[in-house]
Amino acid sequence: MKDPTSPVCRTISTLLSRIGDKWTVLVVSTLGEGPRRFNELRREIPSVSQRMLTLTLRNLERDGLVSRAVTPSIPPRVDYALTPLGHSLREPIQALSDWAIANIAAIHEAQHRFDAAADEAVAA
Amino acid sequence: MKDPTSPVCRTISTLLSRIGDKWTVLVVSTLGEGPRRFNELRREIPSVSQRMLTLTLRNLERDGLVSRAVTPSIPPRVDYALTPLGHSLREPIQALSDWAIANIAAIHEAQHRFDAAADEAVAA
DNA sequence: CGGAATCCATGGTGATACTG
DNA sequence: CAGTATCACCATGGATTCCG
Repeated sequence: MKDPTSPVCRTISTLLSRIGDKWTVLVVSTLGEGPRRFNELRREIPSVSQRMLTLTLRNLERDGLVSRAVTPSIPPRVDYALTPLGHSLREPIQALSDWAIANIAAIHEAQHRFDAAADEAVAA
Repeated sequence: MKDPTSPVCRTISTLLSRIGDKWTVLVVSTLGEGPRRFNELRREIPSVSQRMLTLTLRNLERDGLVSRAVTPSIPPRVDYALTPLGHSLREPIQALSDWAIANIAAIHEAQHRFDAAADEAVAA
C-alpha cells in the first residue's frame, strides 16, 4: 500500500492530483448545485481561464465525473452536469473542506510561528 | 463561498494543492504509522528525491502538521512526526482514499470509454 | 456560444555536487 | 546523516487569436 508504483497508489495519486489542481474542486462544487453551460461556469468562477476550464471539464469528463451534452443549435449549446459518480465525490471533498475550515486558524497560526522563527534565525 | 478570492476558499485551495502534490499524502500516511527519521522516510518512499522530501517536510512543518526534532549528535539525527493537527488530517484523507479505491474500476472504465470514443472520432 | 490552436512566461521537479 | 545549492528541463497555465 505504500509502494508508489502499485496500481492502487497510482490511482489514488492521480485522483489526488486531479483534486489538488486549482479548478477541479470549484467546478465540481459549482456543478453540484446543478447543470451549467460553459459560459455559466466561467461567470461563476471568474478567475478561471477559458483554456483551463475546457481542460478541467475534459479531464472530469474522461474520468466519468462529468457529463457533456451538446445541443447542435445555433448558437450551439453545451450543458455540463455531474454524473452519479461525480456526485458521490462531493462527500469526501466536503469532509476535506470541513477539515480545512475547522483548522484554518490553527494552520495560519502555525505558519506565522514558523515564519517568525525563521526571521529570528536570520536575525541571529 | 464560490468566490475564489475569499479567504476561506483560498485556504481550502491552498490545502488542496498541498494534498494534491505528489508527496504530501505519502509522507503523512507514512508518518501516520509513527515517527520517522529523514532517511527512513526516503527508504519507505523510494521514488521521492531528497530535495522533494525536504521541501515537502518543510511545508508540512510550516503548516503545523509535522513536527521536526533535531538531536545535534554526531551523526546528526532528525525525527519527524505528525502533530495532533497532522493526525486529524488523516481521517478526511482516508475518506478520499476510500472513495478512490471504491471507484477505481468505474473511473478506469470511463477513461477507456472516453479514449475509445476519441479514437473513433479520429478514425471517422 | 463553445471551443481549438498557438505562443510564451513561470515555476515545480529531478540530477548532481557540495557542506556541517 | 541530513541537509543546501545550483542548474537544466519540462509541464502548467495565461493571453491571444481563430474557427464552426
